[in-house]
Amino acid sequence: MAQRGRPRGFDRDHALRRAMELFWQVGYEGASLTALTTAMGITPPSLYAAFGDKEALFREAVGLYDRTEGAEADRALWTEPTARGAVREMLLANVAASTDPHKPSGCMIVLAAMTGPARGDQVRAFLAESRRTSAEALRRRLDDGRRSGELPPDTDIDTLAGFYVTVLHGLSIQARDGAGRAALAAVVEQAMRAWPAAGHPPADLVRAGAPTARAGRRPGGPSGP
Amino acid sequence: MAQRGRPRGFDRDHALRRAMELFWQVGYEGASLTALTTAMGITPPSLYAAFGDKEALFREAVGLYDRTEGAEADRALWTEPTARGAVREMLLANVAASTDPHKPSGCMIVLAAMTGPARGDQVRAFLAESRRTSAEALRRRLDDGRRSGELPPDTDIDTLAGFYVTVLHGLSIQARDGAGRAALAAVVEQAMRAWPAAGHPPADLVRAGAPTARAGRRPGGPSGP
DNA sequence: TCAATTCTGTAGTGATTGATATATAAAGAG
DNA sequence: CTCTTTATATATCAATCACTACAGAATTGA
Repeated sequence: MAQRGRPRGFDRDHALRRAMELFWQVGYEGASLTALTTAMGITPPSLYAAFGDKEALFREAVGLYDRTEGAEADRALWTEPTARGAVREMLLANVAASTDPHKPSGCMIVLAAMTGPARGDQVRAFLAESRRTSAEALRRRLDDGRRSGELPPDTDIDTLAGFYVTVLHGLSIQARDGAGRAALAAVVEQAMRAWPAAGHPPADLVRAGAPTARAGRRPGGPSGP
Repeated sequence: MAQRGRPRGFDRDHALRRAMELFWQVGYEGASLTALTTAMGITPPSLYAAFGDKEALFREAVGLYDRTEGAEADRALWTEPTARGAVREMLLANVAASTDPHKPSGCMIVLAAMTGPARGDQVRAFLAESRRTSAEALRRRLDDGRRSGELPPDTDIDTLAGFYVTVLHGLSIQARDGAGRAALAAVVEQAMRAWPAAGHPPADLVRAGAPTARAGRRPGGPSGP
């Protein structure tokens, strides 16, 4: 049967990518329907038929952002052999994604909707939840490091995770304020100097390819900022 | 002569404070004239007669924020005897101002206008300039510490300043996401563990009340986030 | 070909935006 | 008192907001 009526006259994925770039640049409230339809090269009825409404389009754009710009940071968190290396590479991947000269600077999840009128509550909560999820992923990676012996058993995992999430989010502000890739990479290296003094890392685990047995089982989850 | 015509029927300072709190909570674009006039307890013509327009009101609100919420952080930067103590107290003062249960969370300078439509360019540039100024103040304080011998002569001041400004800005995101005062204070202590290994601090200078001879001459400057 | 279905462009919807015209009220100056 | 000056409240302005009614166009199934 295939599709019945008149076929869509535009590339949905391409249009979604344009919408993502606009939301990334000017935020959710800052992207008007006029600006969106112009950027996407379609008319309002086409947008609503294909995506629902502005909020649904935004959520799809965030999903695309996660799968593209945020993928590398998420991957680094669970492929690096050590927790320290995972955090470092995650932060550096975020810097790389936040300082591409051909794309908006900073992380969309952090910048697109921090404040706004009461009617945008759900959108802000959606992004906040995405940030919370990636913060929890970071915390779990650190906890793996603690249990593997890389971090001392008495390490305050919540505080350490909170610190690196704070740096992660701060990097987006710095990037939007014009900081370059080299400068922010140096900031990441500086942040790694706050890493706790070595615990008793079992050399076999630290040098193993996977941080713990659980690593391979959690490939997904919103990558976040 | 005094004032000629009908006297103003409201307290201008009080109204400005209400406007500041609303801008702080929902941002520049998020605060509609209706919401502003309701919060300030005045009508639109009174607002425009007293403050000019929305953008001028916002700039005055930012000035009030600097003089009140940001004052303690700015003061700490130039009264603490050591650069390390100055940075630490500045960050802790920011945490305190960002986690008052009776006020909006996070720093207004960071949160009120990170993204938005093209027409808000000047407002965002105004806040970005405020952030740049406070970042430069932090850099100068670190440079003082380097020249006093507290920090090693080869310390990368720009990177160290960039790191602590990144933490400073990240704290506002964390606070707006619901992080509490104790958690963020612990994050600050964690950030201080990235402080460079001691240089050759001349004990007389480190214990002196002022960081350097220049300290007393720069009391002001926008306090920033 | 004809009917059914889906998409597209034009042109608009009511609601809300920041900002004001107008008339009146309240003060000092003379 | 009158005149001038400034502030206030009502009622609105044009522009923009997210969104959609409508009719025509383009496809499939019969």
